[in-house]
Amino acid sequence: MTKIVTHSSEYSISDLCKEFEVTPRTARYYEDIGLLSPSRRGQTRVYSAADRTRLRLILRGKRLGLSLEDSRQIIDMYEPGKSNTEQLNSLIEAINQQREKLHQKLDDIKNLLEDLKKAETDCFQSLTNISRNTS
Amino acid sequence: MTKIVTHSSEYSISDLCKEFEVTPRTARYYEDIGLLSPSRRGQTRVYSAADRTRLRLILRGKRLGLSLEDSRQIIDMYEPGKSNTEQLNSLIEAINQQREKLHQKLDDIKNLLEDLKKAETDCFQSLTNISRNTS
DNA sequence: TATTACGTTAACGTCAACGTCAATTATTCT
DNA sequence: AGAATAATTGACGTTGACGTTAACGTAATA
Repeated sequence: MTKIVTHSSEYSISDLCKEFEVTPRTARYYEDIGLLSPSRRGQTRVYSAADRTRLRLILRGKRLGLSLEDSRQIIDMYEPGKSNTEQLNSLIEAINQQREKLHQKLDDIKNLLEDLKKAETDCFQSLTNISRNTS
Repeated sequence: MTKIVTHSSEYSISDLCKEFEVTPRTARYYEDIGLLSPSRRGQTRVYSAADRTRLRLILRGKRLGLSLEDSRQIIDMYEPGKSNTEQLNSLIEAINQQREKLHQKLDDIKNLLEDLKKAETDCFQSLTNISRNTS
């Protein structure tokens, strides 16, 4: 583990990867496509708290079935950066689109949870039937 | 559109695909991997209401970022089929695993919605600032 | 009857998101 | 200093989920 002159909150690649259970390959890949941009101490990558946050957001996105491009879009929402009126408006539109997608997902999840409940009930039903027959 | 002697609720591949906005390739692929099994009239596939339901479930799964394998597992929950005690118990376990995943997703979505709300607020803030400066 | 329109199988192609070497270069530990 | 550990950059491989093209059969229609 490349020792880092830990100015409070800097992470080596292996630190970060262990924490989030991803491989270095993944972290480097995210850097390749511009989702992370750690600084360097010589050749070696040094991840900041901000990088850590971004990775957290990316992984949350993955759990939700978002593509990395979706996550990129969402992450960009956190840093309005140099934004003129036009950019801000399209950003707001993007936000609302994402919001709509999420509400669809919420519906889907609710329905699926209902289905699972029913399936479980049926299982228990079958189990008690079996125990009745074999007793 | 291959005419089907529509015994009430049978669908041609193009009917089904139009309804769900997928390509025939997709339907055939799902059949290849055993997610659908339409009957045949000669060579031609004939989809039943059950097939239609299964496809709906698959697509809902996709929206939630489930893999086709996850969806297969979930769909199997609807047909306990020839089930002994052991099978039923492992089914119940699978149900609970999926349930846990879904609750994780619910949390993720809630957080993301919160984030979006904040981002939107910031956008509006920036916009009113701009209009103040240019007035 | 000939032209569409729709259906089929088979096989290769593609794209995202990494996995898996290999060869090389720091860093850390003893 | 020397061994062990960790990091780096290529570059090719893999997997899931289809897209695409070819080559062909069948069925409705003008």
